[in-house]
Amino acid sequence: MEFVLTPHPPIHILLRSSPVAAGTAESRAGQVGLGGLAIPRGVLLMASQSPRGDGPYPLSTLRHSVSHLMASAVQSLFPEVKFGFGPSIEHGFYYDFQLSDPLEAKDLKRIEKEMRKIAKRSPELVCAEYTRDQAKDRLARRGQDFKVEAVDEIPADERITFYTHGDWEDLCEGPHIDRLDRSYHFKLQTVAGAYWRGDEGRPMLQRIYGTAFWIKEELEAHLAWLEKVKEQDHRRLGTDLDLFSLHAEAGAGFVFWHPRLGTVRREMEKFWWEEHEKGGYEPVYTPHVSREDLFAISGHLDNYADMMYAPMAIEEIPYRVKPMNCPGHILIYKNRGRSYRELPLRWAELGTVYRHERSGVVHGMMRVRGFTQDDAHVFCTPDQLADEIAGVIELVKTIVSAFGFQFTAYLASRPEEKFIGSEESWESAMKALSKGAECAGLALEPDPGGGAFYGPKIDFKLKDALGREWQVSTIQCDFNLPERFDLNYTDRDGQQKRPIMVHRAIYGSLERFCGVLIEHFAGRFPLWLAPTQVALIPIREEHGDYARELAGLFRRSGMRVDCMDQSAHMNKKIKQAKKDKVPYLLICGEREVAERTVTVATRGESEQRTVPADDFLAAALARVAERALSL
RNA sequence: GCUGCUGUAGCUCAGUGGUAGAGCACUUCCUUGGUAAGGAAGAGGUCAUGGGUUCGAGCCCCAUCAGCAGCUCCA
Repeated sequence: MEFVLTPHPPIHILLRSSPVAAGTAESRAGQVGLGGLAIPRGVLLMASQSPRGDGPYPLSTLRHSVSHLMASAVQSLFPEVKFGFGPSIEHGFYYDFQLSDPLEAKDLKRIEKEMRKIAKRSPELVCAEYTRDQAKDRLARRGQDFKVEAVDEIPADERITFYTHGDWEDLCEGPHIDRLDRSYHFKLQTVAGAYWRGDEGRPMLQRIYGTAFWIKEELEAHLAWLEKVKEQDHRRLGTDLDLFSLHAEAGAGFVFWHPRLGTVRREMEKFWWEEHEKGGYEPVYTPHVSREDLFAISGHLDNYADMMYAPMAIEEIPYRVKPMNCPGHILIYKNRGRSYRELPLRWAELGTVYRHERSGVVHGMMRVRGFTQDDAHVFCTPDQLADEIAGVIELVKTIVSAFGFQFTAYLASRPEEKFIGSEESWESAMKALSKGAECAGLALEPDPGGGAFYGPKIDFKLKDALGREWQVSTIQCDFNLPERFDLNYTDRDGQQKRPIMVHRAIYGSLERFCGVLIEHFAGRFPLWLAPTQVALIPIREEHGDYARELAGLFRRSGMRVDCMDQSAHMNKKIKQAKKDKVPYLLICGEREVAERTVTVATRGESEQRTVPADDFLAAALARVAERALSL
């Protein structure tokens, strides 16, 4: 298996005074080292055998304490500051501040300097308990409005504690390290805006992110990792490898697929259709533009008008660009009467949809305004529902794991506000999803309130190079659209009954999945996906005929070949082919011509081997046929 | 949408109010080469766009567009 994601460097979890004694190294690390947050993909966690085991507290405690240190430094530099929250997070910590002036990069340097100054005085971190009124009084006297509000939200049965060092005091439940001059290493990283309490309607504070480690080398390794991961960013690779582009002239959030990525996508689609045909799906195609009424019936207009592109009037009738494919599939279903004998119907479409995402959220290929869903709808009877869901889960597993991905699955329940349909229908849909997952042996994380407005769903998420999660696959149970569109089938007993719809996507969006894929492979696509699979490199011009002959043979066999027969130095050709991350470079010189062989330089390997050209071709074709991930 | 930052050649970036720069990539010529930079010459930019200040703007101000980090949101 080739190198995939750049793994996060090892972190020594220091457990000496850890309150948690039992469990595996990994679970302990998850609890005490990373604050109970998800362990990022590729992070290797080890119990402590640190050569400098002088850190008697978990990293999350250290980082939380360093966030206090930072806040006290900000207070001493900007006395008018008001404080928000300042927790430890997955890779570090942050603290939110309200200040009259924006913080800049150079302020971070000043703050770091002040932090070292304060730590040098060796202040102890002292905990004190207060009553609710005392606490509010202490905070109100210092004008800490946000903190006063925070006191109000502490449940009645919880202790209210403050942590103090020097002249700094903060409402905080702890725990903390004992003294701030302990040996550790920190760095302030970025400043960004964040709403107070995560609420768009409330003031925006300035958030400083930073990180801290007990061991200097680990801090350095972490920072080096962040740099390294940038090279895997799909936007960077998209430019370097000539995969895709975005254009101000076209508008934000619209992806232009270049030929090389077009090739990758076509292979993804081929694979997808193969698996869907095996799974009993049939292709459908629906228009990109429909009368607005269609989306009024579906409820999209009520719930998502602000994210739909504005109507266009054609002969005075308003039309909309489709934000979803389901109403189109429903029209096909409704086109004639349906019998129970036909169900389940599984209809699939690579349907391109347009949604006006808010300007701040578009991100490379991951979050865009026009994208192709690998959409399908299953129309089935209530009896068939759990089996259908289990079947979709199996298909998700087959397709997603073919790319070497591991996913996390979430069960998303009814949203608190925007939803349609009865409570009973939501409940039975939740049950069907749980049951389907159980049949397929899929573990589900809860996602309360995360459902679609028309029904609950199972979402599958993948991580990008930085460990940020992106939703790809989704399975959505829908009792509501069949109701709204008055869908029916004639059952065995002659009665008209309501079918259930399952909406599902596996890649989710071709754009997003491909973006995650680029990062996952760091641009080194497996053979079956690689835009160029083989580069033929003749050593001298006189070997060009042989290279061209092989190129023709390989192409006729279905391989994607770059025959580099220009009159350039072979060093240059090799450099070019390696830059393009071509899986196999085939060198053709005097010996190879004479023996009808090729010398194969495999991507990621230093060893080369000389093999008969026909043998190489047969082996490569076999690897493509099995969609192997390794070369 | 919000807060902050950014926008100079295909890419990476210099350029603090007075004639637009470098490296790599590209083109041509020379080099006929056995595994990641052979040599020379050349071409390439309304300094994101639109206003403003100024004798003069890549540089200062305003707006718009786009990008980046984060927050919020994501059928």
